[in-house]
Amino acid sequence: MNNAKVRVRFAPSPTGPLHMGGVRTALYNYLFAKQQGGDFILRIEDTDQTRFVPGAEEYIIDSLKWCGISPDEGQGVGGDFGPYRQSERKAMYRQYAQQLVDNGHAYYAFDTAEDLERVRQLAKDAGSPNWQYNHVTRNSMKNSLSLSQSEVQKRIDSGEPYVIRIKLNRNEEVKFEDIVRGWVSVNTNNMDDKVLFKSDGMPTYHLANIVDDHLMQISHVIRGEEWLPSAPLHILLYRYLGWEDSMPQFAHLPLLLKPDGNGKLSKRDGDRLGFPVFPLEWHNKESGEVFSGYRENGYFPEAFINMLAFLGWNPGTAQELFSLEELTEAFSLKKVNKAGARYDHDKTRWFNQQYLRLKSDEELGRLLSAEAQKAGHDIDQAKAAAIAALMKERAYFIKDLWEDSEFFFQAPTEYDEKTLRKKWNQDARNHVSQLHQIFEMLSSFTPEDVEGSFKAYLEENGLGFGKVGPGFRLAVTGKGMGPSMFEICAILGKEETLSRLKLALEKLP
RNA sequence: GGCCCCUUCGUCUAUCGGUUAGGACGCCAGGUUUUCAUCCUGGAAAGAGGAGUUCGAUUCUCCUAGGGGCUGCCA
Repeated sequence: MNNAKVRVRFAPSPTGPLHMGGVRTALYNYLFAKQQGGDFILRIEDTDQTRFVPGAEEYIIDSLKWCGISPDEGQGVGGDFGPYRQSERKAMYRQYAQQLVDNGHAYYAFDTAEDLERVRQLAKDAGSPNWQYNHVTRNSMKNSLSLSQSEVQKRIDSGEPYVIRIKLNRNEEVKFEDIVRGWVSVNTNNMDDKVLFKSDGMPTYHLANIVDDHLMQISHVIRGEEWLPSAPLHILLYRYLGWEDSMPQFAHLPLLLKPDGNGKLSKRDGDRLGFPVFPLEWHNKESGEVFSGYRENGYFPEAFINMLAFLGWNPGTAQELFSLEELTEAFSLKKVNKAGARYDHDKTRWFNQQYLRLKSDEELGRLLSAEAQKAGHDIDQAKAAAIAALMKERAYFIKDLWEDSEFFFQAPTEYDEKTLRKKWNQDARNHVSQLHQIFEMLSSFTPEDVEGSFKAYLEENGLGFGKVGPGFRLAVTGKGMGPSMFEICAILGKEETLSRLKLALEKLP
């Protein structure tokens, strides 16, 4: 597999929404593929029919699309190696399991789920929590190694359900070189005879992923660390199937950890700690539960992707802001860290703030006016862009931009209580009243005009900014803080500014 | 319990044997700002512990501890 084209796959199971750890795996696959001029393939691993969740596959496709890491080939896209849903490839797997049986690398096993449950429990009661179906125990189980050939045939002919298990040699060292971890070695004595083919006629993940990766000519398997323990099993399968020469290279990624406490990030952590763990909002139809999504929480996909890229990888330079194209160029599996990365929500917010600032005033204006429209306000684009320009420094999200600038769209209906209490008094009333008169005489209402006349007023009366400013702001915006009042007044216009000063004099004590 | 993987500031991380151990987020202080935010400057903050190799270890090896993953006819 040295000179072959790079082909990588992201192979989620449609058992629910794809969480951010899965998205990161997809991202690293995508980045690697694009950088190497290869293909990024989406394969749906739905071999467990009991865990199928309606809508999950669509969710996966939509999520990748939102992130901008759409597959070149695979489910929802098509390609020459389909079908890309394992349930639709069902007929292909049987022959490979059979091949393994014929070669003596696998065997039939007739033990029922209850049988297995019983021996496991027995072992546990005897103080060994780790019963394995392996070279020492398999002779006492019901399988084609312990039973006579005629007995086996009889059971099969009578339609008795069976599984096919891999037959591991005892005391064999299985080694492979992982791109991120280096050499990893496991002895078969510590592995068990995993089921390859289930009694329902479907392969398990272990068989299916090897067969499909081989058939789809996958060059690199980039997946989460939770797969590391079964990688040796997969190596053996390639070997026993005769595919070792074209075996893909492996890269096991560090896990995403909970921000607090221990363990890997799970779907419950989000609501518990107040951040989304899913890219898109997900509605659980059975329970009615809703899991929040980054998209719905106002995150830009660029920020989300950038944040994810840095959880487990970094370019080794001081640059932190990377577009998808830049990530593609800079990414390297060799620079992926080995240790799990704890998710940091503050950093995610920071990334979003950075991306918000990177956007042009025009674009922010468009996004802002879309928010305003939802609230029933129409506004022209030039004005929206001007407002965005003035307000963007203090926003992390578009919704901040909207909430902070709502006063541009309508006169205050209420006034900041604290400022009212501390800064509004008879003097303030007089100043606002005076400002009304002064502004009324202005023929031009640019920020400079407003500032000039305001400062002239201060000077004539020997006043400091702090004496007049807060009351002025309160009267016009209803708030105790914000950007330059002169800019605000200019955007509002003379008429609106005067009307608000007047309104305040009427409404405030 | 067994097996495998991992271990630098609170968090994400840089360092490919010799550095005042660097950056970012967050935090704190000061400055700019009428205010808030931004911005600028500064600060606190780390090599889990113990052996060994070496002239010299954060870096290499081993042990211990801690963390994580796996241990299903789930993926």
